[in-house]
Amino acid sequence: MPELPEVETVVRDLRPRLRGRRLAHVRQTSRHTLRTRWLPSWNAVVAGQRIDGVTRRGKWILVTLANGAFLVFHLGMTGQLTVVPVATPLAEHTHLIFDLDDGTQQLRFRDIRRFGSVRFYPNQQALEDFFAAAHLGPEPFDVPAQYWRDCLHGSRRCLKAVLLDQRVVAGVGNIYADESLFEARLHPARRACDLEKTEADRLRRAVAKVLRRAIARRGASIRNYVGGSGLRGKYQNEFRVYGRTGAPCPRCGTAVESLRLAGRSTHFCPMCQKHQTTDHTDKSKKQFGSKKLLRLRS
DNA sequence: ATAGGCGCCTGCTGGC
DNA sequence: TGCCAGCAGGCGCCTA
Repeated sequence: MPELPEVETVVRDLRPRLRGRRLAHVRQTSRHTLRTRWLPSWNAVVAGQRIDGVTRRGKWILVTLANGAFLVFHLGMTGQLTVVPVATPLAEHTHLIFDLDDGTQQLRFRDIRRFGSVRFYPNQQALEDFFAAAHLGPEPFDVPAQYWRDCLHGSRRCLKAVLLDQRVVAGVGNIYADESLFEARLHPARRACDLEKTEADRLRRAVAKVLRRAIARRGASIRNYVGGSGLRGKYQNEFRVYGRTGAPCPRCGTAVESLRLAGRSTHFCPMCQKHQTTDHTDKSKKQFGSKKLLRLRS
C-alpha cells in the first residue's frame, strides 16, 4: 500500500484542492464494491457539506466536513484518491466519484485490488472511538522514548513484526520497515526484547528520519501509487535495501539479502545489519534466557 | 503472546 | 506463444 509517506503526500495534495469546497453529490460507479462500501444512507449526510480539512492519522485519510462528520479513507494496497477535472476519462476500478461544488472537478476513489475502504463517522467522538478500538499507536514523529523502549522490551517478536504492528506505531509498512532497520543497522529478525536501550533509541529515530525523507520525495511509486494530484513519488529511486536483493549495499557493497518475516518479504544487508551485537553463538541458550526473563517479569 | 496461514482482489512477471 | 504459479505497498480473522 501506500504507507505513511504516500498517504501524507495524498493528504498534502488534496488539502488545497478540497478545503472550503462543497461535496455536491456522491455516486458509486463500480459494479464491484469496496471492502467497506459506501452506504446509501451516507449520501444525505454528506451531500452539500463543505470540506473543512483533510488530515492523516497513520495510514488513514480523514476528511472533515462542516457538520462535524468525517469521511475516512484507507488506500489498502492500490488505492488512489485524486482530484481531477470532470472531463478526465474514468479509469477502470474507480469506485466512488464525489462531484465538487463548481462542477468542474471531482474527487475520485480508485482501487484496483479493493483492499481499500471508506467509512463515515458522524462526529469526532465516533472517530476517536474507532481509533481507540483499533488501538492505533502514536505517529512515528512523536513516539515517546520511554513508550518505545517499553514496547520493544515487552515483546518477544522480531523487529520487523513490531514495526509493522500499527498498534505500536502508526503508518509503517513493509517498505519503510526494511528501510528503517537498515538505517538503524539492526537485523530485522532480532527479537525486540533483546535490544539495548541505545539500539531502541536508534531505531525510533531511524523510522522518523526515513519517513521524513520519503515524504520529501513524495513517497515511493512502485506500481499503482499516485499522489492526490496524480503525480508519482520518487523515493523508490532511493531504496537502500527494499526490493534490492542481490544488489550491493550502498554502505558496504555486500549483496543485499532477503528472507520472509512476519509473512512479508524482508530485505537487509547481512554485513551492516548483524543479527548479534555480542558474540552469542548458542541461540537456544539466548532464547531460554529471554523466556526466563519474561516469566520473572509477569 | 505470537507465529503462521488464509482470505480478500487484480495484475504483472518469470519460468517452463 | 501460452499457461500458471508466485508475488505485490494492507489488514483482519483464525488456529495452534
